Amino acid sequence: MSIVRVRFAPSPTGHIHVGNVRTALFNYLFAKNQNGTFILRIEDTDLERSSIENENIIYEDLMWLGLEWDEGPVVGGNYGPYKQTERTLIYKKYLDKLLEEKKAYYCFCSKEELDAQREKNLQEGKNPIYSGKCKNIPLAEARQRIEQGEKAAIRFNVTESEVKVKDILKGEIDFPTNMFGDFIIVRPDGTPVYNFVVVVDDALMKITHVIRGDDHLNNTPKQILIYKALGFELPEFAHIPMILGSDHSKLSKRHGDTSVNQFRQKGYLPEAFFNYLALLGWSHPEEKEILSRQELINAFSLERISKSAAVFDFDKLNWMNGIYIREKNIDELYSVAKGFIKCVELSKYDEQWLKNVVFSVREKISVLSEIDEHIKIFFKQSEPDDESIKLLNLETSSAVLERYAEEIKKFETLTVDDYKAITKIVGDATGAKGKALFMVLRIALTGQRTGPDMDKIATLLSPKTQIERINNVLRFIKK
RNA sequence: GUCCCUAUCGUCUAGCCUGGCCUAGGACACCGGCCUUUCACGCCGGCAACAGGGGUUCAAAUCCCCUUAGGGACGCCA
Repeated sequence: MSIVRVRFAPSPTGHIHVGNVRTALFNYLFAKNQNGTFILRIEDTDLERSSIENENIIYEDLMWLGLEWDEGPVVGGNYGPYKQTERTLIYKKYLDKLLEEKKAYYCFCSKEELDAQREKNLQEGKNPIYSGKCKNIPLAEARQRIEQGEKAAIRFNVTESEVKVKDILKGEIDFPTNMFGDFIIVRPDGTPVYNFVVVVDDALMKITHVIRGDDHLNNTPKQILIYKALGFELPEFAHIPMILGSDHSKLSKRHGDTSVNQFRQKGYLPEAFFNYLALLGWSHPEEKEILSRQELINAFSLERISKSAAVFDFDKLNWMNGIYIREKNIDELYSVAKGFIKCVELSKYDEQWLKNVVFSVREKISVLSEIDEHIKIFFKQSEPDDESIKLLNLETSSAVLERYAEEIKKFETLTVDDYKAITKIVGDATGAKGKALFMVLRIALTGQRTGPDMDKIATLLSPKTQIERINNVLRFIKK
């Protein structure tokens, strides 16, 4: 029994996309479920788009979600280095081997030439594949030309006509190789391309299962060819379906937030995001939905990953995030929420009071960033809208407000019981009930028709403040 | 255009491999009701799907074929 080793191999070209992070998540869950090793590798061979800043962003995003890697940059490991730009010598060794064995060859064709050829093929309805022009240039001659300053790419010499891919999710698939022809494995500037390095790295890092998005399915035959040419043992492949936007096209910016840090900034809880993502394309054997990290790890299996693409459902994510928010106790909630409070300066207020305020609106929000608009009523009375004004103009309204103000005057603070007793008295005295009583009080005290429970508002706001607000409203009504 | 993948409620999905228990189950959203003498939360209920056509079979959402639709790939990106 070989120990499971899987990897997540992002290229540091920007923020991690939800599709990619879900791939990372599945790799992580599989590794942990199997007691295996989860490896992070940075695929930075595209020098133009890769950067150190982006690497750090990747680390941060993964850490936020708790996808800690057992081997990789920062933490190290026995199969490093874990950044491809630091592995060039390794690649060179295998490249030379291929070249010597005529399994690859130098290609001197210019980009313009190839583009033209591709154009022509396409127009003639043929597959845009390489003609094989440089295939027979002897290696010695090619090396000489390069020595003299010529630039050459290296192409893989495809000799088989068909490649079989065995995939855990999709089964056995046959690919005709005339789809791609002799593909490039090294650019003229000497940097090896993805399809080559991924094979060398996965093989050398002893990756047992390659779990990745199914947009890579078409690359797999090329990679298998390289595995074989180099004499490496094949890993198992599992190509997981894509994540789509609401219009069923590949999820992109126009569908809303798509990068991990955007979700983080909006106030999604990592455990909720983790849970939601796990259920996007995978299902629990008992169809449970709210699952902790450990439950997810315990229940995970590649077999239960669905084969079809999934639409990212923001509504369901919101619902789930709301559940996680409501599960937090008052201290936990405050510690995750305080960073999202922008409407006031926290240091000016008593912390326990702030905690109570935040806790009082927890049913109202599905993401933490919504907290501001819900707690602002505790700091400032807002202007009533037309509908509210109608309610304030009810016959009983001013009597309700006057009586309520009168009753709370003698209190330093109100308890829930005080509040209940007082509203009972006010109701009895004025004949107002239901909306005429509670909605009117709510509007007078906050300016709004929705908000936290009335008893929360009444106990959290000092009677002095409440009276001030009521007087403001009373003056407004009498005008 | 060529190749590859996929196809159950609007969405995420269970069921499919190992046909009968499926008058197709759950969740989100939506709509009703209840609970709070208010808004939510919560609870209860409702709406809503096997893409189409052929087979195979006593029996098909489940197995086979075709069509259609969607997605992906066809890079000196990963």
